[in-house]
Amino acid sequence: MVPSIAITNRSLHDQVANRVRDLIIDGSLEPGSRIDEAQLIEDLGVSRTPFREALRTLAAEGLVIVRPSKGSIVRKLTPEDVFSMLEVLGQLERLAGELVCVRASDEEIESLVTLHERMMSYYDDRDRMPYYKLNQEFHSRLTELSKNETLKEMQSNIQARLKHIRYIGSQKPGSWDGAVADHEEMVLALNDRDGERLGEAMASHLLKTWVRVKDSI
Amino acid sequence: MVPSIAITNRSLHDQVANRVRDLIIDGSLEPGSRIDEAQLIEDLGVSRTPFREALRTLAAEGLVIVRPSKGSIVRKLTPEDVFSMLEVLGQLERLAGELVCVRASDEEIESLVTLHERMMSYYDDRDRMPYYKLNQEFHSRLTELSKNETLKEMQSNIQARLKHIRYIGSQKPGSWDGAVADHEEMVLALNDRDGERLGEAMASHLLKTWVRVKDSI
DNA sequence: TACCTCAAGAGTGTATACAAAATACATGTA
DNA sequence: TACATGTATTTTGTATACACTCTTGAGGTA
Repeated sequence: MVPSIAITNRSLHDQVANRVRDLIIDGSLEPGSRIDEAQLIEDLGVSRTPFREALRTLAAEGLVIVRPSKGSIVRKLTPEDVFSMLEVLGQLERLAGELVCVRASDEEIESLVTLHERMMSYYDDRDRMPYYKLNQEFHSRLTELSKNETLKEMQSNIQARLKHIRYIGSQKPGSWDGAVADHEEMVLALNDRDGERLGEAMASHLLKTWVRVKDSI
Repeated sequence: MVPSIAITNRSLHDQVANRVRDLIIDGSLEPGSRIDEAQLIEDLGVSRTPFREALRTLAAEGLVIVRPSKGSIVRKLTPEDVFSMLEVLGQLERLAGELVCVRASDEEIESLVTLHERMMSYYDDRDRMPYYKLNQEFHSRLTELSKNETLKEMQSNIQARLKHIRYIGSQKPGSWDGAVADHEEMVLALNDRDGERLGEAMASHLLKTWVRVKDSI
């Protein structure tokens, strides 16, 4: 009933998977590096069984590569990987944009606009980290409001795979202005419930993201 | 070097995951039913460790649901699940259609057309099962030729999730003619390398698939 | 009868032990 | 020195044992 109890009730497997996911995203585990099982189970204080189950989960999610009898490594994305992910993510969010204009309530659309405005105030302050976090949330929430569970799931998965490099990218100066302009366009389309325009804005935003992140790979 | 050796070299985990996947697709394991760990490890002749790792993989793929301390069940798709999957699959294959027209070689396009013609000959004979298999292969191969690995991966995943109900659906009479007409349109667009038209045909084909399969759920 | 309570059994989660494979390294040879 | 070979060490894969949690159902109570 109390959330914290629900969390501690989750299986060790899930907790381990989440912990390792975080280590990958923040770069504690470097892309391409071997995952030292002995070291990590020591750090996390669990035995090999739940740890290895967690690795299988992460492998299915595409964050880790398990090489039979040769250990696991953190997946290192090639530029081609990243491009293909952004291309697909763009297409998924295009659909999300179209659907959200049809399926979301006025209140839900309003909540997205509010989110956008909070982002903009961080932009005005040039406060990158909270902007980065709200940006992720905006895309997640918009996809959620498309009311398509599968779409949400696929979008989350790709976002998770890209999180590390976008996290890196968000720390150094880039063409931030362009991204903000894209978002302004999205909100205009959203207010008009113009699905086609919003979808187009989402897709082209993610294609431009490629230009912004490709140098940090 | 020899493929069969590579296969036997795969970890038990992978073999188990593949076996169970097949059992789910052909319906030996009924959707919604509990997965009897003891029974299955007996049948497959493995111990619990690799079996449970396989379950985690299948869970991440969305074929199985693991309920902590309460055992695993074969995921049973609701009509909403299926609709959302077809909506996303349609959008993914729309992209595949657009890309294949740009990125595939003449030979590759030709191979798709050949595949289509083989399908048609099974259609003429009203031979459902081989038609069904070639149909899956056509969509898989077309997506593969879009030369986007992520797109291929996501398409395969959704296709796997839907495989069981489409397998069921393929066994009973339906509006087969409509599906064939859709495919004829795809091949016309493909021959013209008209990406937009092909993409549109793919997407609308999968939306119509919803109408065809929704009663078998 | 309807509803608790609390064993007993079954099933699930985790740790550990052992087996098999890969890697690292030392030794010998050309 | 460069390379091959065999052995020690480390790491990975799998089986099993034990602990814990759920489910079931018998017995008791209102």
